[in-house]
Amino acid sequence: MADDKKLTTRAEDFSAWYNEVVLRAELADYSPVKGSMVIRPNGYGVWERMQRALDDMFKASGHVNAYFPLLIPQSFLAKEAQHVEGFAPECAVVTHGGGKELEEPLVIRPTSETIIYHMYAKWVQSYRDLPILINQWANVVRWEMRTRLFLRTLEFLWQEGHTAHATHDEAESEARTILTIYRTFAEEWMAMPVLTGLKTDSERFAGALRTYCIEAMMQDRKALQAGTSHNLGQNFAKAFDLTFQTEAGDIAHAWNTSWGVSTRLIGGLVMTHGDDNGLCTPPKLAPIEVVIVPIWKTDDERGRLTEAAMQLKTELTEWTGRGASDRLRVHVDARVGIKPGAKYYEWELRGVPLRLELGPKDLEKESVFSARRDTRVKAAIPRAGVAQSVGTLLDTIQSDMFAAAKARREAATVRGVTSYDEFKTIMEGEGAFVYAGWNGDPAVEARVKEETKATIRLIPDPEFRSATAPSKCLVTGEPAKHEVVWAKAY
RNA sequence: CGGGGCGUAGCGUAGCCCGGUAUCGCGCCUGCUUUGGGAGCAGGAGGUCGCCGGUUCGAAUCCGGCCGCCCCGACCA
Repeated sequence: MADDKKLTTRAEDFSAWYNEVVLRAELADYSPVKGSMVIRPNGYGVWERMQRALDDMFKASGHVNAYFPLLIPQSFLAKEAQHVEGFAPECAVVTHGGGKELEEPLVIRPTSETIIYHMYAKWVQSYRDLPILINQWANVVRWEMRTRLFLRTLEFLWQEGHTAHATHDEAESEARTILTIYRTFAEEWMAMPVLTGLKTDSERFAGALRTYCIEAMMQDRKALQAGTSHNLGQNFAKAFDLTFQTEAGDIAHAWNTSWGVSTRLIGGLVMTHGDDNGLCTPPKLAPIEVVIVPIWKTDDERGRLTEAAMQLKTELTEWTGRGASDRLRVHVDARVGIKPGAKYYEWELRGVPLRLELGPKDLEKESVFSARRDTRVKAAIPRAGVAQSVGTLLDTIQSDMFAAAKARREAATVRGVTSYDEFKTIMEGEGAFVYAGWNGDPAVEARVKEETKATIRLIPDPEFRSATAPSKCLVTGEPAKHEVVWAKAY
């Protein structure tokens, strides 16, 4: 009989491993409605930390929060041609309310551009009313054919920012500013390295002028689009009569941006850092950063060690070395009847970044025994000054996790590929991020996707580009217009 | 929507071919002994075998229909 305590390994079946980690770490569970899921406290705790970090960054860059309604008149979607084409097929539509058929069906928002720009049109008369810099935290519904926990569900949670500006350049600058925030969040909080850049036309948001994105590499070498920021140009302003009077007295259409990240990031977190023992959460996003496991043999010891563990917790949580409002998040696992080893496995599965073991020997030696989740390295820490040591160790774990993830990505990145055959061999094998030249023709993208399932993830920003730009298109050999990054994607 | 797989206790399963009232493991409850990497023993609770219909003395098992879920693909954050 198979040992059902063991997870399927990543090497055996990455997809099965992912599902098992999400379910067994109790991040989420399947709901009765196909394609939608329940986000359980362990998963929601991570989301709450993500929200807090992002929200702080949005506020610090001048944005404010608001809330727009879930239901949108169906006709609104149709006002921007490309937008409706992109989203209509995946909209859930409400046709009845209060026992009667509605005069006009209501769409459950797949995204909120339409209703928001409709409202902005009411609120803006003068250039003095601009810019509008609003974000909302909300749920949206997209009726996807095929769903996957966190990565693609019928309903998901996200933030969507929607801004209005007087000029193109200001909107462009906003879109880029947000992309930088997303990158900072991914790298500094999620410990997830990302590429930044521009989407090609075929991957552009329905109704946008330009779509910027952050792309991360998962451990199966597939790309995950982790966030997007769109310069919408004047497309929506024109569709919704979002106009204003300029300083010179003319009437002009506003320039908009929209941008979002979703609970998909939690899936990205799992696939970036998880290992064959389960989840591995970067300290900054971990609802519990430190779990203390007291160890005892006798009843007398149980009393003493549990007491010592509680004292240790108090000392850790009272430490203000990271600032008075950023205390260590510590849990004591004093459950009786469960052996320490069983507790270790459980907390490792759940991804708690640091475990502190406290037994009679540690009390004697005036130390605690630590075990890192990421590297599984164990070491004794002197009891004196333990909070400072733990704080420092957590910082180290955070940065080591980022470095490890970045090293994995770099090891699976190939530059200078000039032969399409070589490219196919790579994509048929383990896969990779392949930097190569592209002639700018969407037909080439379509052909490569058809033949290899790989797509252009982005036209990378300058800092990610190769030292020597590729001169020829990977596929046609024609002069390259851009260096692009190819990969299979989620 | 195409391809594949699966529905039996909270979870994972055996039994199905060849019909006779359901197996085992994990988990759960109680007690005792345990506790530095997934504890042991003893006792116990828990089941409309996905649903509907048919065949039969008798259906988890055979037949027909339906439903649901997961995985792979097309589509997408």
